[in-house]
Amino acid sequence: MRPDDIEKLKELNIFRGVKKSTFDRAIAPSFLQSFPTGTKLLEENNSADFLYIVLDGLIEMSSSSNGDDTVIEVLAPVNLFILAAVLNDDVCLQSARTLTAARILMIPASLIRELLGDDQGFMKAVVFELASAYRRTVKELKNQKLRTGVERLANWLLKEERSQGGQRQVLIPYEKRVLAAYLGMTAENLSRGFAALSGEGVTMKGMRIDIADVPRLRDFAHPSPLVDDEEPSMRHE
Amino acid sequence: MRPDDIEKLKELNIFRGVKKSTFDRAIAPSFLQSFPTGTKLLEENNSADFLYIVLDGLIEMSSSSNGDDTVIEVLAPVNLFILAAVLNDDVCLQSARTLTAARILMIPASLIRELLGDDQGFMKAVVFELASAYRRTVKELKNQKLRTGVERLANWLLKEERSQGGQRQVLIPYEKRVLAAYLGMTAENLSRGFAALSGEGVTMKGMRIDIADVPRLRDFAHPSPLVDDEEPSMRHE
DNA sequence: CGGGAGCTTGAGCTTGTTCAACCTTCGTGG
DNA sequence: CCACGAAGGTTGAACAAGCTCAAGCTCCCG
Repeated sequence: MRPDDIEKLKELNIFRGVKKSTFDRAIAPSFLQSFPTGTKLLEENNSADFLYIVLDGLIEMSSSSNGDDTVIEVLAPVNLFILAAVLNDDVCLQSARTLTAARILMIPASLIRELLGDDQGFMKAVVFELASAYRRTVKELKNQKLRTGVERLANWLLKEERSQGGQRQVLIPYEKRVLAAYLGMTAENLSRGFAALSGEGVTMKGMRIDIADVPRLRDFAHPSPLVDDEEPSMRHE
Repeated sequence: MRPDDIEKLKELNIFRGVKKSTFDRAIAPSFLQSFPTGTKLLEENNSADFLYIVLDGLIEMSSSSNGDDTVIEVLAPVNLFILAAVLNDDVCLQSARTLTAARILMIPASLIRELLGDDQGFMKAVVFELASAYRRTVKELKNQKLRTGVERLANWLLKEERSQGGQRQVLIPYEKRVLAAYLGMTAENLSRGFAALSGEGVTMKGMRIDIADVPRLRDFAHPSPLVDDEEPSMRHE
């Protein structure tokens, strides 16, 4: 493990305020693995044997039910996944797949549960991680139930524009079909969504989106801190 | 507070395995209040000053965004709400309103945060409560993204039939418009949904639904443990 | 240069919403 | 005790949003 990996890990909520010994115990027996694009890391309904931490690359969390499938979330570094399943010692509700080449730290689930009892600081960090994951998901549920497809797209663009540096442009970091599934629409409908937003000063060339007038798009999208995630998914790039 | 209230409280995940002193400290300074039907308990975007525990009655958790609004969840006894906001010392993401007369225990938020540090058993109980709340919400998100309105209705009927005793009938416990908003559809569309399910042996008279053939409805609905909540919302009636 | 994957476009259809009218139920006041 | 009004629920018709299928386009990569 590289020294800057250690630094990255320490940025995680889950390791904030934990004892050094806990941190060392957590990473000692863990696997740091590199995966190529498109690797299936987890299948929903399987048991959660590891806690996964994304150090590099993008991970798609998805789900399917009788034929249809959808993307629940796309994770950028540094983030973790299937913490709740690990704690409950239960099956995963989501599948995971790499969208780019990725480096991932895998910590044995039993170790996580063990450390929980040994370090109160760690447990407290887990409480806050879970509480914010819960709130993030409630917001996503509101996003889906209260907005149309085009509105979700507009708000996604605003969030990405901000997290990509506020240069009035967005580079879509993965396939548009993945974005479509995340936004709860078909790939076709996403295309039409972009076309519809051209009326609000949004232009697209390939994977690059330009937003001529951010306040105008904001006026269309009605973003709200009670629906949109505060922190962008790409915190550390 | 009545003795059977104490018993009810001890059924809560959040008080499982906590020290007796923690339990006593939690309920000593707390308010047990009765509210009539339709009382607004919380407004979204306000700070979370108390943890709420439902001892009797039904509570609607809802949310609105530019004009439109929706129901996120309906809580039956014994359940708690806005735990995540209390822990993060953040604003509520949801409004709360009584759907029936209700008795509610209100524990000061600062006390909850204090007890978290004092009793490791309590913190562990909070971890599991948050983990299952998170998983419940992910399932609800999948329910919304992967199913049509009629499918959500059919699966809701199956879940209620089971939790109401498996007598092949369901009594809708609140206004149909509330159910419609919870299921993510309009009241009109819910009516049409019931009409559509008459083809699957579902008949409605007022608030009472009869399900002639449960396996047949199940065959239509395709329920799944990865989407539908394991434990029914009305655990203790 | 050719092939393939991803993306876009169009047409037709399904699903869901809106708006308005009507129906039922229930509580209230004359 | 009946009449009335209000609120919840249902129904119908028109409309909007979203999906499917099929064809065509673009771009990348061999």
